[in-house]
Parts: sequence; structure tokens; C-alpha cells
Amino acid sequence: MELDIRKKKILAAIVRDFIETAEPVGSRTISRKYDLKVSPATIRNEMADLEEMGLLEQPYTSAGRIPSNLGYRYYVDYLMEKVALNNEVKSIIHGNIHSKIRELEELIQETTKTLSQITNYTSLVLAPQMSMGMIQMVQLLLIEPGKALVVIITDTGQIENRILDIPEGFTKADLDLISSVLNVRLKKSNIHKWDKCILSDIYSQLVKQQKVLSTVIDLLTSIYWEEGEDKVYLGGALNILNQPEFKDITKVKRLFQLLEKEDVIRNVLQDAEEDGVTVRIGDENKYEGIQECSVITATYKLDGKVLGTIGVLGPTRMQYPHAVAIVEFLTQTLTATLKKKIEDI
Amino acid sequence: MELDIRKKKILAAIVRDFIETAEPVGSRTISRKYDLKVSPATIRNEMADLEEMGLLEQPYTSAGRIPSNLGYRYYVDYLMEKVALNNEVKSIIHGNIHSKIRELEELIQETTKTLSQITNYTSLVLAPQMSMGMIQMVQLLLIEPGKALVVIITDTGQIENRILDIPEGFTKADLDLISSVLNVRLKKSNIHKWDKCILSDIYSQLVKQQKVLSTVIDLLTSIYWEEGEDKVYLGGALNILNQPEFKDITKVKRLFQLLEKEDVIRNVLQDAEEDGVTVRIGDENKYEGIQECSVITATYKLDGKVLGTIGVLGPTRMQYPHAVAIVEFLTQTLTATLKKKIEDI
DNA sequence: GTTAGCACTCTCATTCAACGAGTGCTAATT
DNA sequence: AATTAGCACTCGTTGAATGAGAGTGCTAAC
Repeated sequence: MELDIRKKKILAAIVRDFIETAEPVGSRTISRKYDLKVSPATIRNEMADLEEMGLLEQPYTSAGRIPSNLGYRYYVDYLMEKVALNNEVKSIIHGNIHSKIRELEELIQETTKTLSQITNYTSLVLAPQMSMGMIQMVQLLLIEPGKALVVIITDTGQIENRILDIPEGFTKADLDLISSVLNVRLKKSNIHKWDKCILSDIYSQLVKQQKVLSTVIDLLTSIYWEEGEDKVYLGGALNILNQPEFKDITKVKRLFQLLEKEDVIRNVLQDAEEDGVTVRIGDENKYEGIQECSVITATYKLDGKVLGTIGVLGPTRMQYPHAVAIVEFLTQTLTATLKKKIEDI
Repeated sequence: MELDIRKKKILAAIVRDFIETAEPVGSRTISRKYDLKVSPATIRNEMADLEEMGLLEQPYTSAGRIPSNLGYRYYVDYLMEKVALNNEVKSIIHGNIHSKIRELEELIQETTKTLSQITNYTSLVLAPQMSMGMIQMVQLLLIEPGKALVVIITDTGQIENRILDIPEGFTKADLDLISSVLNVRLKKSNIHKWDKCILSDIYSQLVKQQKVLSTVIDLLTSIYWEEGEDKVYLGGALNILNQPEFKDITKVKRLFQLLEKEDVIRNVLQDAEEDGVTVRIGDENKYEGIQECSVITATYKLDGKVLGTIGVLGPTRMQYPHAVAIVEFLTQTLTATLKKKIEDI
């Protein structure tokens, strides 16, 4: 859909004004507030065109216009200008999200809180349950024949446990041997930096226990990378109540009933594109209850691999430029912080 | 405050009617719906008296009456009759809360959910973080001189870890010895049933390690009894939105902002009396945001010791008899279920 | 192509009256 | 002395009428 320059300007003005005021925008307002150097009458004609194209809507005859979902989409795709975050916001983000936070869990909680606070929308975050520390100790224990318990202590003091199937014949001595070799080789090492060298070294020392060993190594890695499903974080749900479109309690209820379900949030977030910021406007969302809302998402990464997603949820009448900028900046900060943490260790 | 029989009847009728309809109750309604065999005029006189005593209020001149907080209090203390729960409700409770649920955590979650479901109010539950299982394995590991890790596996598959200070001189061999003795003696035993006999037996076998041993035993016990602060559970928060008194979004917001804070819920619940059902009506509650609400609480126990508290929160215009009955029955069921579980093990 | 002018539409807030539910008081009744 | 019928009065609610205001769409002029 190609629009001439003036139509673009008018559409942008209407979207901006409506986002700001939540009131239908009239031709007069536009020609007064945004200096388009044309009379209201001209703007009216253009608005009629834009409505015909499906970019604008009229709540009722002879009210002002409001953007349709398509209108928002056009605005987000072609009209919206990138805003620069002011330094205050940046410093809040940097103050809250920094590499001194030791565990991923905490980092994510902080992110969730920060995101909802600075956007004034509801924040959604998806994160793997992953530990960031390095190994301080590994110990394999025989629980019963064929079953071993692997205990890992990280330098952050976290203790992780896993139960492992082992060959029936394995004795306590075998496990102790594996434990001691692993301890010597892996102690104080960052699991994200293990390389072929270290690993083959270990394998050569434990030829006999090779099979169990590889399972244990997999296990150690898996503890750091993922344990079960990604966890969902929700912040600032009450911010929704500040939006005039949610002064009706039944809408609030419908939305909250959705947000109560972790699956829903998970699905919403997994809808994000791998790169860049994704904006889902109104009925572009799959769930009925959030089709009066927009969701802005982006992923954060570690070693080029997508770790999780952050997002904000607000009314379709959302401060897109601002929210997009924040989501973008926050994922970048998060990605950078994670990278720094891994390197620091 | 002593009331004559007729006044009591009238007060009870007004409270009941208002709880049901949420509309101010008039003299006519009472004489029609509740057969008091007196005319509206008489009832009017009585109502004027009751208002003077502070038990009733008039929203505005010549509207009907509604109960004041004091009126509810009188109703709850003297007028309300115990209702018997119908079998359907009982069987739902018994279906959800039973001794086959292995872990306390799960039992409590189920309780929270059930409570909000059958009352249609918001449920609040306070529970210790305590494990119900018996020990399958105990192992002490040397992390570094002076520090040991205690790993406990319960029969429910839960794994618990604690770090323990030990004398510097303690060797791996010492710890292994303690581990093996504990394992032999405590395996498959229910920690809630340990008696002097078993313990002194263990102590006699480990004279040398006595000091560490007693720490370990304390530790084992403490894992089962408490680890840090009691945990707060919240269920059916959205039920609040069904109440006509919360059709105003600002009230909803104020309340939700309170319920977001675990401390608040903890305080509200810790306000419960140790025995029986406690009802806090309106401004009897300490927090301003819930002074338009009532909270009904009761404690559940294990071995005569209070373990935690359950409660429901609703508008002051609450189905007191029903809610009290449910809270009472649910704590009894919970207490009985816990007892049964301990015995069964 | 743009704009001024104007009639028209629709919402919103206000006013007003009628209504109804309910009270409080008085006087009559039991 | 307690109860009740009767009645005037109060106050919120409802619905209709009204006018103001915002904004449109169309036409004709620029």
C-alpha cells in the first residue's frame, strides 16, 4: 500500500494524537496541532480516503477518526521514527541490569521489573532455567545399584542435583574415580568455555568409564543450558488498569484470566522473531483476550543462540516508538550483560 | 450489647438479605420475605433503634438499611447459624485434599485452589516449606576443609542440600563413616517419628564425631520442619472482580496492589487465632486497602503444633456462614490428611 | 487541487419531571 | 403500651428533552 507524503503525514499525526489522548482525532485538531499547512477540509478529504483504505475508523458518524489495526501496522512499519532513549532511562536500565548480578534468575527478575516500570505496560519475560556460575565441585553418589546422584556446587553457592542411570555393575569406587577426575579438571572452569582439549583430556583418563562419563558431561552441560521448560515471568500486570480502554472490569477480567496461564504467555512470547523487535498489533495476536492489545517482543542471546524473549503488553493504542526502543535497548543490554558475565567468569 | 429476640431476627434478616442481594433492605421486604408477623411500620421502628445502636446504616435518607461493620460483627458472633456443607462440596474437598498427595507443597497448592473455587472468594494460604517424605539416603561430602555438603534424598524423590561447617580436621573418611551409619539407621524411617532410642543408638556408634553428628541431625530435622520463612499462596484473586463492590477499577487496583505483597498476606494470615475460625470484618483489618473486605482464617496443625493458616478474603458483604463452614472443614481435612500421611509413612 | 461555508449527524452533559422505594411521624387501633 | 395504618416527605433512579460541541461530508467558489 503506497501512500503519498501528505497522507502519510496525516496518518502519522492521527496515530500519534490518538496514542496520546485516547480520543478520536478530528481534522481541525490535526491542522492546528501538526502544521501541515492545509486546511481542515483538505485533511477531511484525505481522511475519508484513508478510511476507505482501511487505515482509519470512525467510532460513529461525525466523530473524529481513530487508527484501525491496519493503520497502526502501517504506522509501525513505515511511519514511526526511532526515538532515542533519554539518559535517565538508560541509566535506570544499566543500574538494574548489570553483570554483578550473579544468577540468571535474578537478572531476569530484575529485567521483568524494570521493563514494566519504565514502560508502564505489562512485561512478559521468557527465560531458560540456567545457571551462570562455574563448577566448584562435582560428586557422584551411589543411591542404589544402577542409580547415581550427581551433585554439583557452583561458585555462586547454588547446588544442583540430578539422578543418573548407570550400569548395574558400577561401584562406589568407580563413581569416586570419576568424581575426582572431574573435580580436578573442571574445578573453577566456566562451563560455557569447555573446549575439546579439556574434554578429551578427561576422557583419556577415564577410558573404562567412558559411557557414564559422557552422560555426566552431558548432564553437566544440560544443567547449565536447560532444565525443563523455560520459565515465565510477569511484571506490572496492574499497569493495565491505568489504561482507559480497561476501565471496563469485564475486559480486565478476560485479560487477567489469560495472563494467569503460563502457557499463554509462553506462546505469546515464542511468537517473536529471532532477530529484531517484533510487534503484534491487535488481532494479529492469536489469543482472543489480547486482541485489543499489542505485544512488542524481542529475543536476547548468548553466544549467538537465542536464550529467551522479553516483551511488553499494552493496549493497541500504545507508545510504539518508545516501547520498541525500550524493548530493543533492554534486550541489547541483557545480551551484552550475559556475554560479559560469561567472559568474566 | 443485648438485643431482644425481635431485633435479633430483624438484624439477621437484613444481614442475610443484603448479603444475598447487595441492595439496601427495606422494612417492606423484610416483613414480606421473612415472616416476622409484624407490619413494616413496626420493623421500621426497630430498624431506627438498630441504626441508633450502630448496627445498621442508611446509604442516604430514605433508602433501605445496610449492615454496618458492627452489624456484621454482631451477626457473626451471635446470630449466624452454622451451616452444614452439602455432600458435593465435601466430596470435592476430599477429592482434592487426600493423603495420596505426596508432598506438602502440592497439598497446599491444591488447598489454595480448592478454597477459592468452592468459596468464589480469594484464598490465602500460609505454609511452612517442609518435606513430608522419609529419608532414602543421606550423604556428607567434603567441599573444602571445614565445609561439608549434606545431601538428602527423600522417598518422594526430593533432593535437599545443605552446607555445614565442620571442624577443620575432619576428613572424607570421617564424613563417610557418619554417612554410612546414618544411612543404615535412618533409611526408610519417618523423621517425624524419630525417638530417643534410635538417636542414642546412633550417637553411641559415633562417639568421636558427636559434635558434627548432632549438627547433622539438627539439620535433618530442620529440613523437614522449616527452611526459612513460611511461603504464601494466593488463589482466585480474580474472584474479587465478580463482586459488585469492586466494579470500580480504582478499588480493584488498590486491593491488588496489596495482594501483590507477600508480606501483607503473611501479616493478614498471622493475625489468625490459634484455635477455631477467626473472622476479621472490614476495618478490623489492619491494612487500609482491605478495610472494605472481610477475612476468614483458621490454622491447620500437625502433632498439635500450628503448621500454617488458610483464609478467604471477600467483601464485607460475605457469605459468612458458608465461608466459615468451608474454612473450618478445610482446615480439619488438612490437619487430618497431614496426620494420616505421617502415620502412613 | 484546495478551501470556505454550511447543513447535518451524533455524542455528551444537563435539565426536568415522573416514579418508586422507603422512611419517619402521627394518630388510630388493639 | 405496643402495634399498625396512613400519609407526607426525601432522595436516588430513569427516561425524555434539550442544547452545546465536535466533527463530518458536500457543494461551490477560489
